[in-house]
Amino acid sequence: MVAHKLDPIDRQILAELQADGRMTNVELASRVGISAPPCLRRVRGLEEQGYIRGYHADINARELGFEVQVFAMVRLNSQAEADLAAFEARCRAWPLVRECHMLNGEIDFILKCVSPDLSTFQSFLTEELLRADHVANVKTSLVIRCAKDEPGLPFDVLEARLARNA
Amino acid sequence: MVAHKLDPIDRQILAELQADGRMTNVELASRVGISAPPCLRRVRGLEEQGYIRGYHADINARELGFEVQVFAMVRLNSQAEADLAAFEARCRAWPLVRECHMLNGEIDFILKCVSPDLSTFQSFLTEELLRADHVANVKTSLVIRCAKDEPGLPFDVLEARLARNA
DNA sequence: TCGGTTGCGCAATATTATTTCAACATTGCG
DNA sequence: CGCAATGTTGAAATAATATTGCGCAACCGA
Repeated sequence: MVAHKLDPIDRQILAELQADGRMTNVELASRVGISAPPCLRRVRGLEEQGYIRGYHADINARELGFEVQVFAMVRLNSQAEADLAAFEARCRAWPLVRECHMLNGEIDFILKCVSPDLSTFQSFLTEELLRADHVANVKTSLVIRCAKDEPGLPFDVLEARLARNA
Repeated sequence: MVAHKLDPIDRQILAELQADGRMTNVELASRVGISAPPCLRRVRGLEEQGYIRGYHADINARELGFEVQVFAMVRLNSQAEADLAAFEARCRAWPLVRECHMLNGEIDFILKCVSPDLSTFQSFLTEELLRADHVANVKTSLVIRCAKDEPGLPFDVLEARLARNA
């Protein structure tokens, strides 16, 4: 467990900004029970220390025209670090790939991809992904529907754990 | 393709707020080339029409004490809609499960989970997930490292596509 | 051409962010 | 204990921003 330099107010700030990243500092301060100036200083500190990576609008992909989401399970025929890193670099350059995680077990990587339509994804799959160096095998699964997609972390779990360790 | 009611300025607003959700309206207006009041009206409109679902701080899970991320591939022994829906409801209630997507193919669901440590996840796996109704099979993969995790959508792909269809 | 509609920007006002500063904790140590 | 050193707080003042109201121009369909 990470040595926490965060007090309960900091954690509450993180939880509130995770739930509503555009909340005004005044509103935030009143919710966490301190005045605006120290609240703003804490937020700046959390940003600088890297607890807060950034703030993003959560945009409705389907409404915007990204009708297809796909998970791609990728196996490489080499697990040499240079080859793994090269594949990751390719993923970072592909706009349709939004996430790329290296996994343990049979599968080397899982990619979350978006696409305006199926044919665009098929082109990407056959012309880019399957042709990338050391790609041995790709299994793709279309997302039929999304039951849950909660950005962020369960702060209640964190608090429960900290209480237990106290 | 969705019939777009969005003009280029709207799309640029979405792209900017996706990149920085805490940008001031004044800054946003100057970037998209209109004055502040109409810019704010557009943002409100995009929120009300559901293009913007919300704004969230992106928080560093590892720093905060969530050291474990896991993808769980779940198969059920029934694909009746009632059973699928019941499983989705369970997922929504589990705080460690942050995402739950129904897939086509062999796997019925993929879950993205976070946990403070491995033992917490193991408990969740054996006592909750594996015991849930109609769960036939669960394959889990630990995330070793994350090469890319870009919240949101590739607006450049969207613009290219709109240009092609114009 | 003519209403009706839409979206713009200006200007005024209400809120909010940010800085400054003095007072109040908290910590470490003699 | 008690006293520096350090860090954190909140009130007040100021700068910046959000929000509203309104008049104007462009566009559109009869």
